[in-house]
Amino acid sequence: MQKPTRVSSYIHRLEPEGPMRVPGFIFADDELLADMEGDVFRQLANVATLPGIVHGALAMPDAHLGYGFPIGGVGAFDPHQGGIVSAGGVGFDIACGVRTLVTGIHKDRVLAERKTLADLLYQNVPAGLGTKKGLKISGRDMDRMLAQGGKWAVGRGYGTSSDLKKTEEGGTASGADPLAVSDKARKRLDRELGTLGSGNHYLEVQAIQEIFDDNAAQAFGLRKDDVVISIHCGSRGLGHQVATEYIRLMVQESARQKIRLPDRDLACAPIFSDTGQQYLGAMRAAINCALANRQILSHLARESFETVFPDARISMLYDVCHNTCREEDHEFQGRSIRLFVHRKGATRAFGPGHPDLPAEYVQVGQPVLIGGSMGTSSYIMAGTLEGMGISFGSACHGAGRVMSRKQAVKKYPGRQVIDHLQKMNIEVRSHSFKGLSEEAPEAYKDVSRVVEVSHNSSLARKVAKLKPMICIKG
DNA sequence: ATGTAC
Repeated sequence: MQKPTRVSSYIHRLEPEGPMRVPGFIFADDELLADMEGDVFRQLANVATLPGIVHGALAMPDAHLGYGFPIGGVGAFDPHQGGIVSAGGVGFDIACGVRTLVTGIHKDRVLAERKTLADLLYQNVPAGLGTKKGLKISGRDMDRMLAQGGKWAVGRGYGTSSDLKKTEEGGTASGADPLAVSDKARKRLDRELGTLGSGNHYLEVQAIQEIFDDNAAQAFGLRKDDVVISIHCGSRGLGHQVATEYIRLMVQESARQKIRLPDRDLACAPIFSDTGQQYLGAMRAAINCALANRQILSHLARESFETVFPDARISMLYDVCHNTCREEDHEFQGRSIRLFVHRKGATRAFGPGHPDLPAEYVQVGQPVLIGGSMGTSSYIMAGTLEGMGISFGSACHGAGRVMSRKQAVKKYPGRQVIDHLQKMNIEVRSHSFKGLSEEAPEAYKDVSRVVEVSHNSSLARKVAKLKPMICIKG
């Protein structure tokens, strides 16, 4: 296995060898790099062989083993150079992501009411594996939801149109093709829309513990000791089913197109192919499903919060997706080209001046929401101009696992995790002891180190640190 | 991550 060479303290390079078309670039310090040895190096080298890849296969500081592409992997493809789209390169939970809402309420007031608030959120926000407490949706209404995403949810009374302005693409992924989403995928969403799910998904009430960048914090509406709400969830069973079905189709398409795959899990289709176009249409519909889901959950969280604090004015900071392939213009070798950027377990992080940013954020860059593991800090960062050049405007998405779910269940009993969190003054409500075990903080990398490396390598810059107060888990 | 399966 090839070892990367050091470009700088935080950037390492895998030379293109054999079938690799481009280098691999790894954003990490020595300790995070050591975590990636083997699995991530190999997967990155594999991604670098795919047709039409531009510049390099990238690993963010939180990268770890994934299906085909590493989680924390970024790859951009030029459709005019035979570029491909890969369902495994987007991931199973399509458009899983984080949204943060600002409440304007001081942490001491929440501290005094935290048990009441935790109970209310737990009661009002459906969560857990296979929950059937979400919306009934089918037929043409389903089509509209898949076509319009967050906009559909706001039209149904969940939240306000000002929420949409603070969501990527205004809350609606364009180019969605609801017809490319199978009946089976639709059925899996039955009574699941407006539910949190399980695994690493959560709803947290967090206090702003530290501000690193006053200017950006002001633009983002963040004040030290104020409370925010963060929601981490995705497209539920629908996105999972879309991924499953298109991976199968892409295995066949790759063979038809005679694309040499170093790993079957990298199955893909040329962007300019029927399979590629159908997947993109279905994936965008699944993005809309995730955006609608987070919009509904925001509304439920808002209602609960305002029941306890009627004077709260809860507004959107931003909503970022973690698992997507997006069509974007990027400067490359002195000209602007249209690329299809896969971000799998990676966050879009557009720098200052980008035309897609809401007016309030244009000067400071896109809010980049970094979810910590349970009980640990989360961070708010901002996109940078440098990041546009080195990572197609992408950054890390969270801590990243270091231990498998199975190992974690063995090592950390759920009861022990609850006790641990309570000692840290975190009010936790969960539907599953096993889920708590799987998500034990010790099973994850140190999010602060991941954020530090992201900052030092200019992928994004630190704006604020968040400390959890209440955690609702599936 | 996910109706722990074709």
